[in-house]
Amino acid sequence: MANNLVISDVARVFGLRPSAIRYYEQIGILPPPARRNGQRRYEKSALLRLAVVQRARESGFTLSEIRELFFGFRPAMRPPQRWRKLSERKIAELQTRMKRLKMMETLLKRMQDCRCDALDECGEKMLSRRSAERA
Amino acid sequence: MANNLVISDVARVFGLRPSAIRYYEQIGILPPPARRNGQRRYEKSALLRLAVVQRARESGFTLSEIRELFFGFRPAMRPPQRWRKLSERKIAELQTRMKRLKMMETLLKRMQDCRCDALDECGEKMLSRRSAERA
DNA sequence: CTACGAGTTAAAGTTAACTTTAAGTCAAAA
DNA sequence: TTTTGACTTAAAGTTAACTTTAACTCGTAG
Repeated sequence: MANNLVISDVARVFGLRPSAIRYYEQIGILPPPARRNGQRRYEKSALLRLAVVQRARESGFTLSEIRELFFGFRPAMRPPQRWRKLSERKIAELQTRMKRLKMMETLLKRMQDCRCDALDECGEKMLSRRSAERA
Repeated sequence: MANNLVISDVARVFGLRPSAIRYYEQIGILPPPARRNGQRRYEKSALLRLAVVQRARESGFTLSEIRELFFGFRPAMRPPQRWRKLSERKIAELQTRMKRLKMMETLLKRMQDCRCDALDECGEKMLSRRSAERA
């Protein structure tokens, strides 16, 4: 089976550089893989983990948040309660972020329609309509 | 009128430190305000601009993207076409980001329900259901 | 008058997330 | 057998977005 991917393969699959993968290992986000002649050989589990890491990164998690996520999940405070707490918090954060993005989108769209010739004027309008937005 | 806010006031209003505001000025995101005895005095327009900056920051724009936004808007390539192009691009980016956040939210929720005791296993499930997600 | 608090500057320091570099190992091709 | 190309390491460098520091200037309270 394909338990023999070298670092450059993994890097290509995920659009990362090998150095990034070594870095993830170094900071404990990726477990140290087996070696052949001193070279890292990755198997499926590493790819799965990287996939999760990648998605979390894309949605704005920092690497230490991601590490928290992994560690919170693993050492098993009996049932993964710590994990549950953590992910609840992260979900709330995601929802906040989504709201912000939505607001910024509205803001940009509104500015496209406007004929102000200075952005500040535009800002004024937005701020005045802002309360309506929140409700 | 209140054309007399000093830097610490502005900082407090926006939850920033004075140094951050000076920094914004330095990199050209905030115009240099009038001075009294050498001290910066901010008026409404500065607050409006800062409000826009803040919101853009919150939704993940970098400071140089924000500067682009301001500059694209101002020097008026006749009708603000450059601005329009730019903000269209930014809106698309926002939409991508929103999708990613949504996916990560789904991922976290799914992991909460799961009884795997390693995150990697969980990842496996997610990856297999991933195609369904995209469609 | 002098001491205080809040402002000013330029320049150096900080953190995250990597990348780059320098120096070395190793297996396979020429 | 030498060269090549991909790997290895530790350590230094990079970029963004600020913060901190050091040295200085004000106006005002005592």
